[in-house]
Amino acid sequence: MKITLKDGNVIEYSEPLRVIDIAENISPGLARNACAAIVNGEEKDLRYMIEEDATLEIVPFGSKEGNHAFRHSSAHLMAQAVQHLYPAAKFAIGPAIDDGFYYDIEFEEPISQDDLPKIEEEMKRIVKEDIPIERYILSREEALKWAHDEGEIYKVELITDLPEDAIISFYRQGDFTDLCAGPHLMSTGAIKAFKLTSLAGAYWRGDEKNKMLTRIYGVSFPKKKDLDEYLERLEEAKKRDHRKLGREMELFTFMDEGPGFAFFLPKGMVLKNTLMEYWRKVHDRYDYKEISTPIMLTQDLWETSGHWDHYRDNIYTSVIDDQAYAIKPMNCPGAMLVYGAGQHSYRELPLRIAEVGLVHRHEMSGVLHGLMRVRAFNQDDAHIFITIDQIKDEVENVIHLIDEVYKHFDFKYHVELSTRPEDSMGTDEEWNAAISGLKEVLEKIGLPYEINEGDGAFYGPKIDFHLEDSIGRTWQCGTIQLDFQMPRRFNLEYIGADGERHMPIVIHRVAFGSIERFIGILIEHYAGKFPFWLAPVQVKVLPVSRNTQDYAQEVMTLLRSRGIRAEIDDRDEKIGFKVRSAQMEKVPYSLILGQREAEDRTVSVRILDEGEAGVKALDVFVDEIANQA
RNA sequence: GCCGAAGUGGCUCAGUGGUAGAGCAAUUCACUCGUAAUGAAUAGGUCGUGAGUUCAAUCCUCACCUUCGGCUCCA
Repeated sequence: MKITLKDGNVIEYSEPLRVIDIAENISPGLARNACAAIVNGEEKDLRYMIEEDATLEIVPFGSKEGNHAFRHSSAHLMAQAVQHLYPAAKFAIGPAIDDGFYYDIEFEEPISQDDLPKIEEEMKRIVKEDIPIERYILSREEALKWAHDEGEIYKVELITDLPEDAIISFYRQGDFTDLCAGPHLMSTGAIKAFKLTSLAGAYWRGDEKNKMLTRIYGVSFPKKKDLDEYLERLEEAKKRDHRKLGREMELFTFMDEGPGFAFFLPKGMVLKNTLMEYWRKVHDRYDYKEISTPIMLTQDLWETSGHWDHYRDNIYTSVIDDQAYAIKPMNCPGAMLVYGAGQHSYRELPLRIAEVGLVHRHEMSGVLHGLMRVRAFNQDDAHIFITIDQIKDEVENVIHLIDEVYKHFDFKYHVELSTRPEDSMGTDEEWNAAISGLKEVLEKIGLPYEINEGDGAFYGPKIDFHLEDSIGRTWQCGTIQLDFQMPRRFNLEYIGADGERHMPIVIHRVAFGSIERFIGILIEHYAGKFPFWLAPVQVKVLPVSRNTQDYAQEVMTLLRSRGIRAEIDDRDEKIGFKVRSAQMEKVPYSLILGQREAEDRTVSVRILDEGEAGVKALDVFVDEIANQA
C-alpha cells in the first residue's frame, strides 16, 4: 500500500500498519510528538490500522487536531483520578475545549476547590505509571450493558442517543474505561504538565431543566514550559481586566443600588465622548443621519414589532396613565416609526439613520460581568432603508465602515454568518434570499467567513464581526442584519421611479456593538494604555519644584488652549514621585519642568513605557502633539 | 435563574466568640527636590443587610443583597 504524506512524499509498505508504526518508521521523534492523525481527511487514532492506500498527516501537539486528542486524553486522565478518589462519581461528558478540557461529573457529596490538588496528585501518579490506552468496540447491547453495570446513567443516555449506524468505541486505561469516539494518545505518560483550573456547575446537556453536575476545568500540555507560559498569559489577562483597570483609572464603577448598570466617572466619560466623537466623524463621512428616539414606548409598539413575542423575558415594563409601556431593549421600532412618519422617495435611498440608543435588557443576574455584560448599554445602531437592488452595495458599504473602524484600533477580526434561529418570523424563501444575498457579498469582497447555524436575529440573518484583541481573545462586536420583517410590520414604503409604492428593506447594523462593552474591550486590548487621541489625560505637567510652578501652569494653559487634555501635578513632592504616579496613571506624555526648561522655554518629555525622550522647545512640542490629537 | 466561592476603612489584604489591624491612598506639617515611592503626625470602619444562637457575634446558624468563577443567554 502507498501512504501519501502531507509533504507529498509517498512511502510504500507491504503490509497493513498502525499509524504509530508508520510514524515510528518515518522518525522516532515524530512518533514521540504525535498526538493523532488525519487519514484520508478524517481524524483518527494513532492506533488506527491503515490497510490500503491513504493520505496521512500525523499531527503533533500544537495542531488543532493534536491538541484535541491531547486534551481529550487529559480529560480521561482526570476522570480516572476522580474515579479512584470518588468511586461513586458518575461521569457525563468530558470533551477537549480550545484552551484545555473539562469533565462533567455527578458527585455524591459536593466537592470544592480545595479538593482539586488531591485529584491533581492522583493524576500525576497515573501519568507516572504510563498506562497504555486501548481502544475497543462494542455492540449497542454490550455497550448498554456495560453502562448499566457500571451505574453510568449518563452514558446510558449517550449510548441510547447515538445514531443507528454509529460505531460505539471505548477507551480503556488500566482500571478506567470510558465511552468515547476518540482519538486518544497512546498512553497516559505523555501528559506531563497539567493543572485543574476551576470548578463550576453545569447542567446536564446544557439544559437548565436538567440536573446540575459539577464541571472540573483543566489545562494540559506536553511540557511544563508550555503550562507556565499559559499560566502567565492568564496572569496577563488578569492584569488587563477592565474591571480592575476601570477602578484603578477611575473610569467607571458599579453600585449595589443598580446591579448591572454602569456608572461612568469623569475620566470614563472623556473616553466615551472621545470615542463617540470619532464615531460621529466616520459616520458623517459615510453619509449617516443621526436621530434619538425615546427610551420608553407603548407596549403595543413592541407587539407590532414582534419583540413582545420574541424578546419579552428581557424587557422591563412600566405603566403610565393605565397604559402599558416597555423600556426599549432595541432601537429598531423607534427608527421604524421615524421612517414611517414621513414620505420617502427612491431617490433618498439608501437612507442611513443612525442612533446611539440607550437600551435596557433584563439579563439574568448570574451573567453580569463588568462592562462586558450589563443591563443597560448604548448601541451604536443604524437602520438603513434600501431598495431590494441596493442590498449588496450597501452591505458592502457597511462592511467597509466596520473594517475601517476596527483597523483604527489595531484589531484583527473574522466574520461569521448566522442563519435562521428556531424562534423567528418570516418565510423560508425570504430567509434563504437574505442569507444568499449576504453570502454573495462576502464572497464578492473575498472576506472569509464561517457559518453559525441558527444564530441569526429573530427577524433576519446576520453577519457578525468577531474582533481579536492584543492577547488573542475574540469578542463579538459588529453585526449587520438584513430584515424584511420590520418594514412589513410597520407598513413602510417609498415611492419608486414608477410612481408606485414599494416596501423598503432594512439593514440593522452596529460597529462597536455596545459602547460599554467596546470600552471594556479597549481597556483590556490596550491594558489601560490608551493611544494618545483616546487617553483621558494626555499630558501630565510636572514642575520639579515650587520655583517652576508658574512656568508649568503656563505650559498647561497653552496645552489646554490647543485642545489637549493636560493636568498639572503641583503637589510638594519629589519629581521621582510625580513621575512614578504619572506613569502609574498611564498618561502618555509627562513633561518634566525644572529651572533649565523654564529659562529656555523648553519641555523635557517622558513617554509612557519608553522613558525620557529628550528636551524640546515648548512650541515645537505643542505643535507636534496637537497634530496627533 | 442555577451550581460553587467570597464580602473587614477609598484600594489591596491580615485577624479574633469578649465591639478590629497593616500597607498604599487621603489630610496636615516640614523639606523645594531633575525622570518609578522624602519624613513625621492625623483622621477614617455600627467588619454587605436582616434575623437567630449566646452572658457576649465581625467570627457560629439561616435568609436576603452584591461580587467573583462557570452553566445558560447575549451587544
